[in-house]
Amino acid sequence: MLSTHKLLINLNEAQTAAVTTDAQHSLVLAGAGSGKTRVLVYRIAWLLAAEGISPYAILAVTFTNKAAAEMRNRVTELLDKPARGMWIGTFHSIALRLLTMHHKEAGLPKNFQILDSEDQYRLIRRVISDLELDEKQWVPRTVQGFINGKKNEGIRANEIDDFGDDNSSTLIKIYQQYDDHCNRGGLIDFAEMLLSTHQLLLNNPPLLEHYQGRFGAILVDEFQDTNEIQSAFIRLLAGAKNRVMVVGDDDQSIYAWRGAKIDHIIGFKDLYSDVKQYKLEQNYRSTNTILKAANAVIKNNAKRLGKELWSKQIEGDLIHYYGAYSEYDEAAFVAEEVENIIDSGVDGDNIALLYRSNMQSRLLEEHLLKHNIPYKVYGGLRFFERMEIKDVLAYVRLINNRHDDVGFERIINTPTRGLGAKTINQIRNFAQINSVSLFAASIKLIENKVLANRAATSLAGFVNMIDDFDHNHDKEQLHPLFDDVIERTGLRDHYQKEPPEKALTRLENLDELLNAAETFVKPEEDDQIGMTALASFLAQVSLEAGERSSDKDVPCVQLMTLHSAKGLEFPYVFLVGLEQGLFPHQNSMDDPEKLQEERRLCYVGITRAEQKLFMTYATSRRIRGRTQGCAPSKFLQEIPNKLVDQLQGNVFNIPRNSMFDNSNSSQFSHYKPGVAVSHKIFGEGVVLELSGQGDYTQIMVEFSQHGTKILAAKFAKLEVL
DNA sequence: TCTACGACTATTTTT
DNA sequence: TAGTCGTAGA
Repeated sequence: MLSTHKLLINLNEAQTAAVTTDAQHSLVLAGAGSGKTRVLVYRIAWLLAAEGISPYAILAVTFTNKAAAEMRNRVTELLDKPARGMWIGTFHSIALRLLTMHHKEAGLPKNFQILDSEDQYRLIRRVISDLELDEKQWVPRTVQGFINGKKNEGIRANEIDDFGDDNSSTLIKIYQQYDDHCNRGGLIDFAEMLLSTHQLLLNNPPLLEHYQGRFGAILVDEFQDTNEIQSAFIRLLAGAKNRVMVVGDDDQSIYAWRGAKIDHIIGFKDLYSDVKQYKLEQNYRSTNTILKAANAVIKNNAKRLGKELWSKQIEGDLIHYYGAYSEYDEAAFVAEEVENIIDSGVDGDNIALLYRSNMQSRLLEEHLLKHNIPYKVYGGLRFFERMEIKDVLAYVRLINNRHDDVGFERIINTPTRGLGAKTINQIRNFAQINSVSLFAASIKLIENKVLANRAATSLAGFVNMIDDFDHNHDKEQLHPLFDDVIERTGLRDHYQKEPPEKALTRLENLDELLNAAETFVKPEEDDQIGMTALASFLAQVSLEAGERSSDKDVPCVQLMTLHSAKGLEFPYVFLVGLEQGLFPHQNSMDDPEKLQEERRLCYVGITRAEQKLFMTYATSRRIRGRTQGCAPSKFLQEIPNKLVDQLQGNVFNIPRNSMFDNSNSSQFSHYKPGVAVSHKIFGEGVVLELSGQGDYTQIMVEFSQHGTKILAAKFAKLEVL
């Protein structure tokens, strides 16, 4: 048994306080690199060892599979035995588990299927066209955003008020019809998983009571990323008695645009009683110079709980700025520096190139290629999202659940089997009129002999083939089934016919899929709740789209967006494209909330670096075929000069003291972000940020009555309260 | 059913 | 600029 004493040896004071808290609820504000996961893992061990809580009473929730896996591994490592009995998983995997176990109560068929974003998009387009609406006016992506947004807030179609507005009522109609479709086919999208689970518990008091009785200790990671429904789910399970510990960092909230609400972490204390708050501010990752820069940037955000990172580490190297002449110059500089670093004996995978948007990777790639530096780009299509994989899976899904219309639509004519638009429309019409699935409609249409001869034969062949697969295969033996599907449907031949380059990777991917089917081991939990290996595989595949099949073993320089870099760390980090309009992004510059999120993103980027940080910008850049002049990002100016070493390269050679004068207008220095001020006309408000210098200093103020205004500091005559 | 061409659009992305 | 997507026509 792990002794409690041994546990605490490895923790600092703040971590110990959090791990051993006796408050019913606790909020741990964990700065970047401050040992967030460590606290969660040790807390679990503490609950088991010191408080004698059963592993069955522990529920630990994360956002990504990666985080869940890491937590599970580290718990196993610390306890020196597998984390049995505990529920450690993502919101979605936990929801899915509850829905599978209680599908009857949730009103779902046993073999319900998950729709990923692409499936959802297709189905929404289907609905829009069924309603005879114009896609130009009802843009499927926008509608998808609307539906998911509402679901994330826990709102059903019938709960939305259209206020007599045609636009709203149409959106509601699409939402409703989309949900009808899902219900009919036993389909469930990502947002629905959470919403359904919440409703399942809410509508079944005995069930709720059971789980409330079970999970005495609930832990949530990355709490700043929770959306409305996730927060409600935790609140519901917490009930009156259970203990909740949430860990997060308000300064690293970068997903507001997809429904995450920073208010949940800020308002945690209001929602729960007996809350103790802990701050982890000692950073174990970066040099002091890097931390100072990070602190200096994030300080400009008004809406914060307030934290300041410090470390016992050395000051370290200055941060290098490089003002490039163009984006080519920037990429050339980065590639050259990377080469220098590698030449000094550092492995490439210790170096990360981080950018705001994916398109920026291309030039960097080109220049790395020129230098023969191996690299890996993260993001883009993942394994189970590839066309060929989704095609095979669509067949298998149909075998698993004949009513899966999304799967049906995908492969009814792939590979082509003479079932063109006409036949498919007939099937759709019949299905819609009779409220049955496309598969069921097909069978009826064949029986009724209303189809053209050729089409009828072909469709019957298709239907029989699916039935045949179903009858001739053991649902526990995946490899033979998948192999049979790939061959007999003609998919392999179909892809073989593509241009050689494409064909090769597609066939490789198919083999990789077969490999995955062969090596798949059904998780014990899935077995216990009676899932077939097939159902279990499909569920796992939907939840975990999978990293791209691993390439070579050479250490590669890591290229990724700032968003995907969250949670990672690298000795050497290049933040590129620090220009107004690119980062902060154009679409986020004028809205103070969005601008603050951009700044948090910058904070995330800076705090990824352990030893050495480069920040680069170009004074001109070609965007969408047009060359534009660019101003350096305001975030660069927020870092004090003394932390920075400006490298040569900028042909305009703008003197630092005019370019980066962040001694910022001493005459207005009392208007710091967060300071409460009063204006003659607009009343009281809070300073969000300052920009510009001297007499041209501008102040952005959020007034309680009049919203956000940007004022000239010289004339605004603001009074500090 | 396949190809070619024109129209359109352009952050961030996990589950 | 460049990539995606839908439609028209062979």
